[in-house]
Amino acid sequence: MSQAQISNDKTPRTERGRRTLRKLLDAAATEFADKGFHEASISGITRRAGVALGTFYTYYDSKDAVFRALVSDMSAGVGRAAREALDPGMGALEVERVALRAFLAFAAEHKEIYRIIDEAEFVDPESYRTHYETIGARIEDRLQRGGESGEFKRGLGAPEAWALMGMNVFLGLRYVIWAREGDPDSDEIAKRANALLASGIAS
Amino acid sequence: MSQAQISNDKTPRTERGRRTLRKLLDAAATEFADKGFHEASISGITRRAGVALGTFYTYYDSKDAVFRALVSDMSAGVGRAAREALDPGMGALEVERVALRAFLAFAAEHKEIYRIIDEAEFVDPESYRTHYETIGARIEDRLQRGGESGEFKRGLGAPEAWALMGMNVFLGLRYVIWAREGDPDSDEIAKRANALLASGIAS
DNA sequence: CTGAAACCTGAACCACCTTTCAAGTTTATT
DNA sequence: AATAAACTTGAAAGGTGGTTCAGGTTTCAG
Repeated sequence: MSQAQISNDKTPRTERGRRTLRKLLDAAATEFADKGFHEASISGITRRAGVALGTFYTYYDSKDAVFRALVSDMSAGVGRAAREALDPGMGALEVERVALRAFLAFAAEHKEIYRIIDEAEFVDPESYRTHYETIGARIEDRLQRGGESGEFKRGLGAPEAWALMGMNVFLGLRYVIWAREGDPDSDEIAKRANALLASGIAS
Repeated sequence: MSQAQISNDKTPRTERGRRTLRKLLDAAATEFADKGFHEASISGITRRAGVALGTFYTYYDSKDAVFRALVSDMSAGVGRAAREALDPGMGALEVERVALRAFLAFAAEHKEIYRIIDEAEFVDPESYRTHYETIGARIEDRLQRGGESGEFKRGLGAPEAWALMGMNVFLGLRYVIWAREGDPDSDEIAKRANALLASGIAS
């Protein structure tokens, strides 16, 4: 019996249950993306999912709980997207360019992430912080290894990693979420960011 | 008579009124910073301000309205802080270092800004966007001028400005809002960000 | 086939909070 | 001093939406 479950077990046991759970999570993603956490309603989620209001509570304990599940889902998605685009053969600088391009592509595909991750700052600060600290640590590792291989300067660390992460996030905000007619495409953005990263802006 | 007032005029006319308005705005800042927009309550604001519930509506039309007033107040504050730290005699790179240092100092002084500006993304998206676009445009101008003076590369534009802004925002988040024991201080952070900006990370 | 467990249903409960308002108090003006 | 305008008060109206629950339906192991 004693599985590694956290107390209240709401995991579905039948095929039907798993389908309903998935429908609810997908519905929650679009409902939260559409309306934001507070404007979103459980009845909105269940309506989108095509199930009755009460069914929601078969799978989640609360509105907060489903939101938390969603954040951890998307956070994992961002990480996966970047990782899958990378290739061991790439140079350290190239890795950064490709990672940014993959992130931008992922954001374009899932515009909800910004709204949902950002709103986690208020609804579930713990996950919000964990999300960025995890990504930051991953970038820091790459900078470290780039330094050891001689491609990057020595002594790069967390500050540079956070700077780089901020760059990437804001480029996604401006050129994906707030994209305008005539903007450079993701590939071009990734190239320019990479050039800045490579040699800075001083002449 | 026809002042540039937007219809419903709630501007106080007496000294007492101005004092109460200020108490309310200050109280709103701490209440929103403490609890976030939705958890915050008007009664919480008036309690902090030491006035009756109904008094709030003498000065603001709604909870949204006071929040909007607050965002535009803080947004202006960020801009002012950066501008005041600058000096016409500085070199273009130095300007960026000093602007970042001033921003970090301002954030340390007003830790509420992150929470409040970030929450504007959901409560008042218009102001949120305007806030970053205004700052972005200002940075872009500086890069432009740096290019003309020969201190920066030519052809820098909005993408570089947004990258730089993202860097700054995330460094503030990590090293001011989430500061930890043993972290480098603001001056050191500004220096390292400036080094990255100047010559990149490639060796 | 059958009974128990899993799952689904939606009306109703309930707590919370924004906003209104009529009546009272203070301040400015003549 | 008198009067109008500005300001303050706090009880209560009114709306909202998360959560519960008792009863019905579906699934599945034996």
